[in-house]
Amino acid sequence: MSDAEKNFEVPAYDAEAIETKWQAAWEADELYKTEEDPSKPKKYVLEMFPYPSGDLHMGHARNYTIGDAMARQARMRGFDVLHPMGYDAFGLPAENAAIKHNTQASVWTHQNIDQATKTMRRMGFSYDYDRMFNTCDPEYYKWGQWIFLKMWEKGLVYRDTSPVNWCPGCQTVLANEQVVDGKCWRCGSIPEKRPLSQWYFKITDYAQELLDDLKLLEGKWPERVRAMQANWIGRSEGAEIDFALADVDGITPTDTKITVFTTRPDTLFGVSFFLLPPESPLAAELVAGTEHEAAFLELKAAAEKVSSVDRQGSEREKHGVFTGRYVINPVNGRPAPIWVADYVLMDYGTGAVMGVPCGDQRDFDFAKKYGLEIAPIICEKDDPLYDDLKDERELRVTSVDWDHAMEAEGYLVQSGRFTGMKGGKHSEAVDAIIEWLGEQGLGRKTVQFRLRDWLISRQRYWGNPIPMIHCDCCGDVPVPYDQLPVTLPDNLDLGAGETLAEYAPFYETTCPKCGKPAKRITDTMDTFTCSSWYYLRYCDPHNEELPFSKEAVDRWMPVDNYIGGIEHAILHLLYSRFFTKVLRDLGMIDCDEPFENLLCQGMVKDANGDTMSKSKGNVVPPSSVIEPFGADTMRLAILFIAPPEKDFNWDEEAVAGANRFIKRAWRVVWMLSQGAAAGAVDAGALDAAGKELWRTVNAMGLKCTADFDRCQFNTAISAVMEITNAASKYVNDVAAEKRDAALSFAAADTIVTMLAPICPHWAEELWHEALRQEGSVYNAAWPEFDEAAAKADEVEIAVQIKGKVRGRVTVAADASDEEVEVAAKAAVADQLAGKEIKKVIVIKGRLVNIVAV
RNA sequence: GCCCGAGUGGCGGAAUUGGCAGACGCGACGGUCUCAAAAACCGUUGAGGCAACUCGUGCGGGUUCGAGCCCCGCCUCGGGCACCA
Repeated sequence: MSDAEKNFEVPAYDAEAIETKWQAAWEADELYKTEEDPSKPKKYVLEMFPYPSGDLHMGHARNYTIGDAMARQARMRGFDVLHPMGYDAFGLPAENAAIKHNTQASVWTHQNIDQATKTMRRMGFSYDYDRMFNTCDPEYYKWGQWIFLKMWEKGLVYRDTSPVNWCPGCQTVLANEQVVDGKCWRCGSIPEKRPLSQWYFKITDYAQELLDDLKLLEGKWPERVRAMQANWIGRSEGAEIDFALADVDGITPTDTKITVFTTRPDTLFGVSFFLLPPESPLAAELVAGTEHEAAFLELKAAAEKVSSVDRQGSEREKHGVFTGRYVINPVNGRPAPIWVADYVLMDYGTGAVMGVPCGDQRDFDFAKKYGLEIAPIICEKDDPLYDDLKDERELRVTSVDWDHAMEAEGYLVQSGRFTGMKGGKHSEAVDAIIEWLGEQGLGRKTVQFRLRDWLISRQRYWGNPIPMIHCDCCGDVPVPYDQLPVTLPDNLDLGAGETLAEYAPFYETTCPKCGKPAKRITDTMDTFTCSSWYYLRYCDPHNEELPFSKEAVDRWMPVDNYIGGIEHAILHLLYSRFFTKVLRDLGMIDCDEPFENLLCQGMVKDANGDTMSKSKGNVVPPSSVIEPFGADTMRLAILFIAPPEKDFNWDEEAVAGANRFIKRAWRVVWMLSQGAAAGAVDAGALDAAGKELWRTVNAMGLKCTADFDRCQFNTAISAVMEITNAASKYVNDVAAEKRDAALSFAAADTIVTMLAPICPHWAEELWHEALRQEGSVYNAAWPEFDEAAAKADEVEIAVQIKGKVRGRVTVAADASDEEVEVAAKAAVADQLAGKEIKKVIVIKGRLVNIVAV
């Protein structure tokens, strides 16, 4: 160690002092206000905004740390960055807390928001706080109502009475997406089916586009999220086929034909029965007054009792009753008995199914149970059955003891003119039968989706009121635009159980059309409507004329990097895509998809790999790391432990390790700063130690930059660690007066600026105090690196014989393949003696493989 | 049942997409400093072997000069959808 160093004392790293100092300075300078500089390329970085149900937890900390590192680095790379934050503030937890504590939901919500915002500032996140809003602000939800009305005008909103999921825990209805594993997504209660008049958004109008545009997101969204959405939308191609009702003596059914949806029209000849769901009004008509009615009613009552959880799982036994009626198979004129079965869904397809036991496991099980015909109509050509049945004229049925339905692939038998054709999904037989049915006017090609319309009305107080009025004369009438917002009253006695529906000052009004007394709709909108467009409002948060201006969203949309949890893979991310397409069709935005790149961060679990929860008592609050180590250590640890999309288990040793590194790098930067001077590094003038450090700075600088580009913060950090290690060696090995001033500065500058997006306070302090720079490191340029300087003059390469490493040789980095080959052969000459060299493969800078026998 | 994703040291995880497996870190071990400990710093650390070497990326095959990476057949774990006709 040199004398200069002995005399130089590195200041202690006091995270607490540094962090509070810079947070205050940044706030005073409004450092993170969005630039709005159109001369720069834009980057919109967004983290899913939180629900303010308490203080932020580790999951939030991870989510926002990832986004903040991205946003800060983008700024340093020369982008005009939009990086906002806000709160998804409507919802049941606030209302429940208000009821429990006999207060107002807004009070509880704002308390939590204040606390969470404090924590955000304490973490040093670079949000433009001027753009912050809460969805429960009337200035925000007014525009949610405005969008609702636009959708109403477009015919995308309707009211319907049908059985819906009623959550007894939350005392409100739920959308299909909000019933997860048969349970309420929020409280875990098991929803009941209730027929209620409810409001819907017609998301099914966009089913095809929502599916198709997933292709635009290929490689940009995680594969599993795209797969989940495709799964949820659930497109099936098939045909509708009309079956005529037969044997209707004594009744006059509403319709004389019943249409089924099937994905397998090729199995039409194998229909041996016909199925209706228990809720089917037609089924009720068919059995009315007959000997079958009692059994039918019993089945219907039993089916209604089955909960959504029990409905899950294909293991459940199927139940059915015969109606005494028949339909005629359009393809061969055979009558098929109509049964009512509890495995048939009323709200999928046409609510009627053709029973083909030989091709469908469920139909097979049902046929076996009730002794119904099984007609083999599809098999492989090498099956003896094929020759046996291919010339049948009269359908041969069987009760042979098959133990399962036949494979769905194969060739058709006893299928009239279609016999011998290849059957199966998307097969020639499917096309041929659809064509034939079309010619006969008996069927047509069609597509079905699993996706249902989005039920958005909630019978709860703490939400955005649906801006509609019900008038006995005029029906449902929209609230005029100039009367928006319909303001949520803030003086309900929630503790006493008062609801909007009972609160006359809210619901009493007059009809905007006829002027007579009328009643406001007292349902509020699903909170997911609030979060479906908030990213657009951030582009123009103070607009009083519109939800947002076209100009603002054209500037910022789409969100370039969206970061959030996988739990929204279907819910929020599907709804937001839907809103974006609707608003596009309203001419308000130009983009088709809201989120260009999606990163779903993994969960933070406890040390044993269990999810953290209050009830388990294993929650590690962010403050438990910030207090002893500081926000920078916390941020570094979160990003270094694992790649962002992976789950990780909280590890105190790893946090201590991150803190050790931050202190080590602190010391190294200070040491380098002694005698350092900014300037161009003259690589030719460096000594061997200097050359090695310069090479590492450039090689690892390039790697770190590339790793930021692919959001691999763990390896980006490891690259900075390698520079720090190399710099540490340099300051240890080379006396201060012999060090290169420009190199010392460059190495220190690289460590500080590349760590700045991750440890902003640490970097800011070193930037000013050690490197003596003006202005914030946030505005510093991301360092540039030199490919040529990243390469060593000489490289050691492996010499393989038939793929096994047999020696090593050091060659000049720019040596030709021929030179390398000669050197390699010389290095393993003894082992090549007496062998014939068949081939030599030279991989530049890596290895030589000599194939010799 | 259908659809995704993942299996690499004691641990978290790397590997520029077919080119020296295990970067970086944690832990462990050894050393320096200290009366001692902590901290810090310097080493060692996939397994087996004294060694030269051998074996090693869930399992079994294959392609290739060369496979963690590509192909075929499995196994295990995680996740999503699900009586969806």
